[in-house]
Amino acid sequence: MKISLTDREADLMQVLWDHGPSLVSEVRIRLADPLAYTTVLTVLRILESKGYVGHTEEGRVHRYFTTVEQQTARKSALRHLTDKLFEGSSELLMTHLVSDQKLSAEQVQRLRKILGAQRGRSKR
Amino acid sequence: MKISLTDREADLMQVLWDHGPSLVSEVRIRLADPLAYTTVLTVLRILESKGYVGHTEEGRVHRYFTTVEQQTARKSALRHLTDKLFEGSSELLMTHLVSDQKLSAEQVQRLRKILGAQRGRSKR
DNA sequence: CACCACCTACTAACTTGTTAGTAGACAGTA
DNA sequence: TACTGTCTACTAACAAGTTAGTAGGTGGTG
Repeated sequence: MKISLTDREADLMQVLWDHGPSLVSEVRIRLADPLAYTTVLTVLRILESKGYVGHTEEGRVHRYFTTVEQQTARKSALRHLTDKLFEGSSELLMTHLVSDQKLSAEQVQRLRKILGAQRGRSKR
Repeated sequence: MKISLTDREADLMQVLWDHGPSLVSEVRIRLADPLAYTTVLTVLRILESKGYVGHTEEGRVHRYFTTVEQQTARKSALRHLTDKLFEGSSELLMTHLVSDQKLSAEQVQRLRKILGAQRGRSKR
């Protein structure tokens, strides 16, 4: 499944992933940027039209919830970035990240553990 | 330095990074998607206005070249993705990638080597 | 009951991204 | 010299993204 979120959409999705089904007002107060109530509502409706969220009606309010997994969105975004800027190579991307002084010794440790467990399956 | 490229802009930048300073027509034929000559020119001019490319005049033609490193663009895009969808954590992103059956055994091998060399410096 | 607060629906305005057409300059060729 | 092809500059048109205002409904409170 291919998911593509704009920056703002990603902000809202994050809130929904983090806090579960929420009312517009709840999403709104969780956002880092101060947006008008109607702005939040508009973006939620766009997300719904794209099929990334749904909503239930509770009396007169709507409770929005995600219909796609965060995992899926991450995979999709990663795939897109890999294709656009890393010649489609996940390895290249990882190499870039690893050799970019972005990781602490502890993180490197943990990653080596993960790599140890991960023997590799497909060749993507 | 923060660089943000749209999808199409990334396509053109890729051509310039791969083939060096090029004429509009040269960029055009290198693109996977068939675009009108003027379309390519327009995007190049946008890239120039954003400061990502420059051009020299050779007689009546313009030769475009990148003014930012591919490395820089990659880092910037990675940072952005990390912030938007991976809680700002490079490690989380890497973990996702590693445990996602996207890498072959040989790739895992190579990455372990890189991790071996990389002892970790900052804690980003 | 009247008012206030809050909710959704609809509309709108502006920006950016994407694509391409038209116009006009110019160089080479028949 | 007239034509053809190629080049840049300018303009345009539409889609998508972003933000928010207005209208109209409803539930609770004084």
